[in-house]
Amino acid sequence: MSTRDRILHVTSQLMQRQGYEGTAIKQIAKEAQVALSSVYHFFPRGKQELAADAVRHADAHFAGMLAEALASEDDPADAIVALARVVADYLRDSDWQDGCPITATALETAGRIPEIQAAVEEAFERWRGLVAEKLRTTGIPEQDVKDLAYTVINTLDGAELAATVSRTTEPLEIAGRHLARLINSYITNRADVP
Amino acid sequence: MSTRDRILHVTSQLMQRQGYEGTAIKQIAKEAQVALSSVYHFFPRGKQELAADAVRHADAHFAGMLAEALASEDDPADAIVALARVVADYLRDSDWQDGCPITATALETAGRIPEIQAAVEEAFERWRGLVAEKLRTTGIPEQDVKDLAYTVINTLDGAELAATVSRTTEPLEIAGRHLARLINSYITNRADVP
DNA sequence: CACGCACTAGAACGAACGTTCCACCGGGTA
DNA sequence: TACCCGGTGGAACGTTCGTTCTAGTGCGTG
Repeated sequence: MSTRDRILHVTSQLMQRQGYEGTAIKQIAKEAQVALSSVYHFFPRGKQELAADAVRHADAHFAGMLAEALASEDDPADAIVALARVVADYLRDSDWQDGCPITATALETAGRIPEIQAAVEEAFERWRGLVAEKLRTTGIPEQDVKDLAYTVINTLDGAELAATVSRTTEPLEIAGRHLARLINSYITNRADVP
Repeated sequence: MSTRDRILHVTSQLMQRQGYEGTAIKQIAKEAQVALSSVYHFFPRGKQELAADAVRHADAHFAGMLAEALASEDDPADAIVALARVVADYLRDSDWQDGCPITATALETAGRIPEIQAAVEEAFERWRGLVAEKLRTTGIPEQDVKDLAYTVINTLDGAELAATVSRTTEPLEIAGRHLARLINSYITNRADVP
């Protein structure tokens, strides 16, 4: 793992746990076992550039995990349940620290640091795209697919927050079940709900 | 409005926009038009005490808004849609700044500042209770009601984050529709999904 | 050998952080 | 008049923040 990657990895990890303002560059350097000057060597524009790149780094990593979970089941509804379970396991195994890697940063910087906000927006869009791709294998109309992808990602995100705060995987398990039910309602009962 | 209430109000407002670490006590004092010493006069244990009280303050305020929105419609599914719309309007009218008042703080302090985490947990529990109370007017079994309340709050929370980042009310509108559909599926189609 | 490049060591900067301290003010009550 | 108390003013504390700077290392390649 290159020095640059180590910095990005530690940054995204710390920012996901402590947020943007709560994470100091000196702490990043220390935990990545890297000289402070090295951080500025790779990210000369400072903290904002580093944070934006860390969001993109986390985006790629999380998208991989998401794609793998979705591919583990043929049926889209089952795939979403699997996704919720994977995310829940990951969260529990990290002692309730590693949930969605960008939520905290996203909230803190929204409307204040455009560079980071843009990176966050791209990440969410990519994740929704992966979910939509899976849902498209059903016969669900394209507009409904797009809407469902929104709710799948947003619900998992919200459930992950609740799970982190209450230190239980329950919110995520419930969310998985509900999302599967919602998706199935678009497949099996398309006629009876407007 | 008493001096103490003004401090709490400004604190919860700033923390919701900038998070816990991103909000300085001196900024709170300035925006509340209060002497810095007054902040420590009312909250002698410092920033953590102030933050925890601000979370409780925001909790009460938000619960009121939530209850009012839920009461505006008789049908529980319609009430959730109304809730999503109220929250969306509030967010847009504040120039995409005022969403869920405690999410940012919750994420930043989870697992690190127990006093604040406890206040956050209580808030979420109260909000779920209000939703559950509304859902109970249908014939939905108690366990399903509890689970639905979880997903309603978590989905709205996640949708609010997406709305804040993308500066659109769309995620919230979609969430409202999907949640209504999910709830109705427990009323009208109770038999056909396990 | 010598050049360049990834990377480091360490000091220093002004600014901002949370917190403490203490003397003080002004209006209602006794 | 004297007192109490919510609230103030301002300075000061040590610490940490993001950032800058200069001088340098060690290593692979030409």
